[in-house]
Amino acid sequence: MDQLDVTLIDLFAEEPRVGVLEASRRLGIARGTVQARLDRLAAAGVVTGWGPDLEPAAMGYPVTAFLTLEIRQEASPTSGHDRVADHLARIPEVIEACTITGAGDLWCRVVARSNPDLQRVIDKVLAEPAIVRSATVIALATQVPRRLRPLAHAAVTDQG
Amino acid sequence: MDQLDVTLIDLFAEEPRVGVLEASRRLGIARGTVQARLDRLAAAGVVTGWGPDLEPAAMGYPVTAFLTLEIRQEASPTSGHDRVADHLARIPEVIEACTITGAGDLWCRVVARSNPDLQRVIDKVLAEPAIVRSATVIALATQVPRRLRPLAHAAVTDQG
DNA sequence: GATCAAGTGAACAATATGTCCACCACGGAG
DNA sequence: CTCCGTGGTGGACATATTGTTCACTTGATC
Repeated sequence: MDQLDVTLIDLFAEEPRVGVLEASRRLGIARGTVQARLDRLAAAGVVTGWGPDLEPAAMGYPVTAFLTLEIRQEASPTSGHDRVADHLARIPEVIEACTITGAGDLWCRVVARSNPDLQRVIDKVLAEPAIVRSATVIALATQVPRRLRPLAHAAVTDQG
Repeated sequence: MDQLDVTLIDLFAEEPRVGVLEASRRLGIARGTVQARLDRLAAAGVVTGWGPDLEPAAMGYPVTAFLTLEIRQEASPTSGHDRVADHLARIPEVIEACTITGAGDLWCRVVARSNPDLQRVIDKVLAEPAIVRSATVIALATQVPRRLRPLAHAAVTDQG
């Protein structure tokens, strides 16, 4: 992961249509180098995919909310966390979920078609009896859109 | 946005190397149709890009945390939110940020090289004087990895 | 019945890909 | 000091893909 890798990532992020050959021309390096770098980034797990980036709002889900769930900790046939994770994974409106420190046990991001529709989504989430409490926060305006490239720059600038 | 669009998105998400031609063969449709669909999805804003997906952990930032910030609401030269958003945008470790309902004013996701390093990142965030209070929650284990394709399926199945 | 958006199948030149190769430069290990 | 191994270069080749345009067929809408 060096400066060239980051430049490469930037180039492909900004102009996905450029091929390997065009990229090599733009950066003034050999085509084989570009291919090798991309392979290496993928092998290192830095680049995990090249899939299309989807926008929930454009798909009809403009409302985003964050749920903090509290899970029943008692002994149960299966672990409470596993059960809940399984449950959440079956709900398409749940975009991501993870366990967290602090008051809540589980954090998850959900989307909905509208504010009323958010109630439907929350109800789906709360259908799992292992969830004993939940708190909802609605996302209003995006201040910093999801972005990882600045981090890539920092990763090579600060250290390597 | 219909079933074919979703199938197309799935195909490209799973095998990014397949070209337009190969995709048309796999799905048994004309090449022109694939191209037109992809153009349409991009024009509709459903597909916002084809950039490489980056993994912060693989770049040396395995720690993820969520910060809830409270912003000073008093009158100021520029709006408090704008100032803070600007400040956050300059910090590469800030992956995303948005305003929220509820107790806090601003929510943001940050990453760090380690737990001690998280302190450094938080200090950077809190350097902005318009932030009057903050709460930190550390993400432990990912239960549902970020995913939008199930949502795409739901979008066409439930309605259209 | 007319019209429009969308899909098909085909064609073309231009370009990119996958995959070899030999060769050079550098840094670390011995 | 010399011997690799890794990474980069530049070139070659056949094959496959792209961008683009065309004429024709649908199916739904008005």
